Amino acid sequence: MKELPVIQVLCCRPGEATMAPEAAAGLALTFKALGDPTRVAIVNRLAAGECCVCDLTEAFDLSQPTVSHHLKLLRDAGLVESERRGTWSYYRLIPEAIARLRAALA
Amino acid sequence: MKELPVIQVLCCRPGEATMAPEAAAGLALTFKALGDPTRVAIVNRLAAGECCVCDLTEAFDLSQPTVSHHLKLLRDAGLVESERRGTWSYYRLIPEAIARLRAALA
DNA sequence: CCGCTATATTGATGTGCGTCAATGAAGGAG
DNA sequence: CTCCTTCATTGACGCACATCAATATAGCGG
Repeated sequence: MKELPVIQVLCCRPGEATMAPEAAAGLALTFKALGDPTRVAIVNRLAAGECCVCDLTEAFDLSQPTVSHHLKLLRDAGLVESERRGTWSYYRLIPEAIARLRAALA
Repeated sequence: MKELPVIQVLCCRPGEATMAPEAAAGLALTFKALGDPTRVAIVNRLAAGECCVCDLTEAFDLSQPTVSHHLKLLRDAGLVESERRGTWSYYRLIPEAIARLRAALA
């Protein structure tokens, strides 16, 4: 690493268009929220329309606290939002968040 | 959940266009690989062109084994590929993998 | 007010992950 | 062959996470 032939130095482009560390950290947080099969399935389910917690609990064969936990993570990541209607809490996808992710992969 | 008014049942679309569990698991693996700030930064760096490990080690202020570990995870996730040229190992992005991810977010 | 249901939170537990130091494997220079 | 450099692997450590049981909170119906 100390002394490299010129051709090696050139191929590595040390200071070219690097993303800001905070941007990388923020992106990583969103990706991490999607880094679990259950949460991917939840997002996929919500992509078909809003849904209440009880149906997700029934659909994924997980305990209700576990589903609530995943939904909280997705909400903290800004991927979903929730609204209380009577006894039920309805969760729905935030399309802009998905669009932002897709844009980051361009 | 046992007895719901009809309007609540309808809004939840229980069996509509759900993704296969294996597909969700596979997607989650890829997202998980991107769920770390260092790996996002590495991918961003590789997006500017292939790079050898020593430059990444220098760029991210991490130990060489740690960088190698992250690169292995990215390779296992199918996001990058490596090629040995002499003493150096060069890593580069697999554009199709990124495209696949972006397609999953459509 | 009193139950009943849906959801959220807490605590506990086992597993996985990010990191580094130490070591190993592979290739170039002499 | 011998040293040096690059990279990969192993082992260990601390922390984070996925999960559940138990409990708390909130809203509805009587």
